[in-house]
Amino acid sequence: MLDLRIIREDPDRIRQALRDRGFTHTTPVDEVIQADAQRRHFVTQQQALRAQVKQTARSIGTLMRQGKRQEADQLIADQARLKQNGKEFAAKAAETDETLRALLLSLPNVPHESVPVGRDAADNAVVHAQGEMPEADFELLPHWELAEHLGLIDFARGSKVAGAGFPFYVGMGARLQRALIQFFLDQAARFYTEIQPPLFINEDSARGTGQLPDKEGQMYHVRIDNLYPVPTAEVPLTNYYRGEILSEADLPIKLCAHTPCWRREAGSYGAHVRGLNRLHQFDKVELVQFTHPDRSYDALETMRADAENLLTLLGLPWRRLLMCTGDMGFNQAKQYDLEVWSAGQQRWLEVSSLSNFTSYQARRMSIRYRPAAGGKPRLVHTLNGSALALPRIVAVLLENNQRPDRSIALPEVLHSYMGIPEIR
RNA sequence: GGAGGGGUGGCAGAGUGGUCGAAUGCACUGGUCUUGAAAACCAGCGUACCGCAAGGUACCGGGGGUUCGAAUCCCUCCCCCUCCGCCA
Repeated sequence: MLDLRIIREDPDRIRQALRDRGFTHTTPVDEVIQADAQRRHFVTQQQALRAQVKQTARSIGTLMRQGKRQEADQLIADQARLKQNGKEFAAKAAETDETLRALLLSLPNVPHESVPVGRDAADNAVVHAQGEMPEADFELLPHWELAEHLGLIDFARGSKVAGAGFPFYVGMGARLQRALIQFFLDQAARFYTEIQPPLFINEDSARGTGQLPDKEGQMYHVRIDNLYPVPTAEVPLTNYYRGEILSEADLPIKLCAHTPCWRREAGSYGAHVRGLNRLHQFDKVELVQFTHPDRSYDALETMRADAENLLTLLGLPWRRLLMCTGDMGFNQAKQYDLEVWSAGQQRWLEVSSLSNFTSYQARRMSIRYRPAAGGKPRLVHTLNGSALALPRIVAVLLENNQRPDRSIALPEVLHSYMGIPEIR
């Protein structure tokens, strides 16, 4: 959610942000301004009437105590009319308030000035690339063939038991999962507080981080208890402080967690979702930060470096994309994506997305801090990023490190976690 | 799942229909006193919204209702505690 005051005072800035993001019209801005004016008008009216009702009620109380029953009855008769008017204004105020809120939720975050203006993925800026793309004088197989050959992942039985996108990891495949989770968490826990969050979240939490209402179809839903299996640890971690006032001295607060992530991925299909490329359930280590508003962009850079360090340690060729205004997430003010080169598929795969939400999520969730110097609570800035999502890392580890005999050399950082230097 | 008891300001804890946004204590902040500190005393001390301001409105777990008037009565949902049942 955006700051109403900014919309009121600098609507052109919001209009420009909408255009940059590829919105065809900027009328929502005007609708917000109109609804806001209406709402304030109704609220003022309602409150004035309410004040009258209260005042009269007090008079009635006094008269009753003095035994002036008749005069009291006279006032009581008057109250009915006031109350009726009050109800009408209250209804109007509530209605415009709802309209306003819905409109506000329809406005995306304002991109940071460093974000390139662009239409779609083609306009994202590759700002850094690192590592060697493997070359081989033998045919490089895609991970699903390697995984099957080595008996690491059983897609078919996963389909039988749960459905497409729910693989079984078997033997060294399962162990590799465990090793990566452990490795990622060990690295993250050096700078972030390790958390084991609930794996189901309620409606309020889903609303807090913005999964509801617009991304509803992406989550699974347990109807009987109205709970959602987490689509990402971002949701429980960011909601950890929902509705709270933190103390400035505690900022930045840095949390990390490993969770499975469940996503319906409705509408996805085709060759690009083969194997591990897109799953309904996958593991991820997530980083979340709550920062002072002046330091969120610095925090984004360090968080980004934290994730990149993992890729470097794993010896994978990776690149960093600065997402353009048109391809960036709705809630984000600035977003980096990290991609790794898949030798078996000859394309880049996204393995991490790191974002600064500025006060956009914090406002909707009401996460604030009390300034050390005193004064009113102010909104924190929230950030999150994956470090990292497992499946595509597994895919690339297999593909990029395959040998002519189809055995897999494991990167050195994983040797102690795996207990072996290679999979064969 | 069944029965019962509870949810009040940072914490503790009064308040069961009428100036209650809410006593009191603790904590915290400022001041007086003091060489300094403690103690004592005095003052302050929630959040949001409306308003140029004065001021007003809302919030006593959430939502709804009764009433001229609700922290207080009713309904409903959530959470916590105790006992029983079940279970890892």
